[in-house]
Amino acid sequence: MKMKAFGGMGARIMVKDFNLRYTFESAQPLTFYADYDKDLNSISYPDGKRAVNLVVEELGGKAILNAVCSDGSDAAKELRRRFRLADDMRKIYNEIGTDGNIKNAIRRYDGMRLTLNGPWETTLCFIISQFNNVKRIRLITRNIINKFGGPISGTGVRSFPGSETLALASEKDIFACGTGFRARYIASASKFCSENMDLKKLPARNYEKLKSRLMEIDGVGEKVADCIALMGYGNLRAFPIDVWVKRTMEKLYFGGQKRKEREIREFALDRWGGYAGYAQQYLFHHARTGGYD
DNA sequence: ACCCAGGCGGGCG
DNA sequence: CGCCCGCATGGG
Repeated sequence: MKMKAFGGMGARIMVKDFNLRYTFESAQPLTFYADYDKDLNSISYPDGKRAVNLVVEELGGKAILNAVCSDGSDAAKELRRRFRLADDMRKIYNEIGTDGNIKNAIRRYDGMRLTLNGPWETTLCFIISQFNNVKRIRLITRNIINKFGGPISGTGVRSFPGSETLALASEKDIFACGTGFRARYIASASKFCSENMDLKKLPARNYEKLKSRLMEIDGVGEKVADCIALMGYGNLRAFPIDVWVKRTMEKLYFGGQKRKEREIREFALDRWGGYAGYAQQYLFHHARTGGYD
């Protein structure tokens, strides 16, 4: 629908193991700030100053991705980065498919991808996520974009406000977006990330160091830092433990007994190693959609 | 009405 | 350290 408005040369690439709907519904940052058209199997989203439109045709186990960037830049490159197309999903499924529990999730959501998002977008989305539910996270994120983002001409997409933009906003205006008690964190994190920390320069490959740096940000604790490491920096070792994952791990791997997050994290890293982040996303989404009830 | 949601920071022992 | 509590808000 918006393909025409975007104009310019697009990319058309064929990939295996790709399902846009599963990816979109699995509650990753992209899915909080993108528009999704279920009928067209298409999404539009902001990426910095440009907008991206993607239409996916799925046929016979393969998907054809048709994408356009509003500024005419390389759409294929954007897709490879954003949807981690270089990841060998068959290999990953083989590595994390250690038992029937997770194999069920893989079978059910075959083709669900981890996305790679901007570090700041990821940080803001997951600060919003704390003590919250997916529907409302989406609502609040949309409110912030509508209030503080700007139009990207000719696309119908609005940009995601940077930390420097939100740093100039009043806490009251941030609160008015429905952020509740998180308004203080968002105001503080915005100032910190625009003045005292360059998210783009953090050590993405060093999991421990990256995480401890991220936790210097107000409103970012263990869980949110893991989410940012995973979906904002592509650190696949990160294993975020939210209420769903905790419950599910205890149920499936600890005989229903309560465990400390530290123990669960060690178990996960030992079991799924460098792909623990993928295991987490499949467990999370399958659990949240009732697959382990 | 009550309970829960992709938790975190602060305070107390 | 570990544990416990309050927290804005909307939907089930």
